[in-house]
Amino acid sequence: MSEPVKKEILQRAKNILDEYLNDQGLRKTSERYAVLEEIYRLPQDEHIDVESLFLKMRNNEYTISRATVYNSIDLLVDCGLVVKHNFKDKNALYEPALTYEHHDHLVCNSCLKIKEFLDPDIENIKKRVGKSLGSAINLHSLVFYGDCTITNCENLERKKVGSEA
Amino acid sequence: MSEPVKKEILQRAKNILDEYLNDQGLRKTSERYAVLEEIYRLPQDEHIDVESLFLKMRNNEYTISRATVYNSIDLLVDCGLVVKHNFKDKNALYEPALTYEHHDHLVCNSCLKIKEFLDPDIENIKKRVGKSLGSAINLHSLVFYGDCTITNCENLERKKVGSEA
DNA sequence: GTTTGTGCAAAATGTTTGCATGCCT
DNA sequence: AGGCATGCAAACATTTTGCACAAAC
Repeated sequence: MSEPVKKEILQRAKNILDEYLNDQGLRKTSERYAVLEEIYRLPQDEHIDVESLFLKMRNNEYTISRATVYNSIDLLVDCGLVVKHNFKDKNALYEPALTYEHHDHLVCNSCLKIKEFLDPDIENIKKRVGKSLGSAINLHSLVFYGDCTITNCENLERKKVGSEA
Repeated sequence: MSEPVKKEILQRAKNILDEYLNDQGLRKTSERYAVLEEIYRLPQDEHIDVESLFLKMRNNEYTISRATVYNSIDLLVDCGLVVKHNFKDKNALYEPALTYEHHDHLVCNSCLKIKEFLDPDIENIKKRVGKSLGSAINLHSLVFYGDCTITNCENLERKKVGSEA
């Protein structure tokens, strides 16, 4: 939340990207770092899609093309610095991977707003299922869909979302 | 697996669709029943995308348009007879909803083969998170990714898959 | 007979690709 | 200097939309 922490995390991300580009023999273009920075500048709980990211950078007087945004984001996902989400009926959404502990998502059926949560018990399920099915599970995706019972959603006319994944 | 069971399930699905169309004042078109039947004819563990479904029906001498397939499938998802999956980087995939109990998926990182599992503890997490975030959670999606520790995967060269959803 | 649902094709949306230019090494 | 990465626009794939006709009520 505080600036210093985010700066520190961004620096760490840049170092990892440096290393990755070196290892892979890829070029250190300013665009790749710019996309990384833009994503790591996102407020907590916020995710961004390619088009928004593209427009945001353009509005910030940064010249970049859509194709490069797509390419750079793919690269950042490949090296583990950015996480890609495929929520139901939405464009791919991205968020920084280093910033927080792994969290899962609750999507509101009505307004589609996304909240994040962390429940340790998922790890127990993981262990149990991994043992039972003979798999070394190293990654999971958990999404809940529900109707707000506290907050009043603005656009309640939105259709209920179906299951995903 | 046995024919009688599948027929019985299809009949049950048709009845539910009947009721739904009545309740909503929608028309009982042959296309809607045909799409339902086609999806319920899928072998266990198999999912189908819109284009394949469209071509399949066309090849079976059934005249239908893409638009109608899209419309009918959406309707079937809305009334809970069909489940829609948005697996990472793939088109939407559909499967019958009545056939089996709700199951979650374990995807092998290497061969991408999918195993199904059911762990009751997910319901506890759901309750806990719903209470804590103020949401009446009615749906979830849980996908694990892991490396087989028992079975030998054939295509081990496949890239590790990222997170989904 | 009305009106909704369908078929078709065109449009919209999201993403990828091809090629000429520019910039990293 | 050489070659990879970029910018741009066209191509592509998937889904949505608009309109005339058909079929359900």
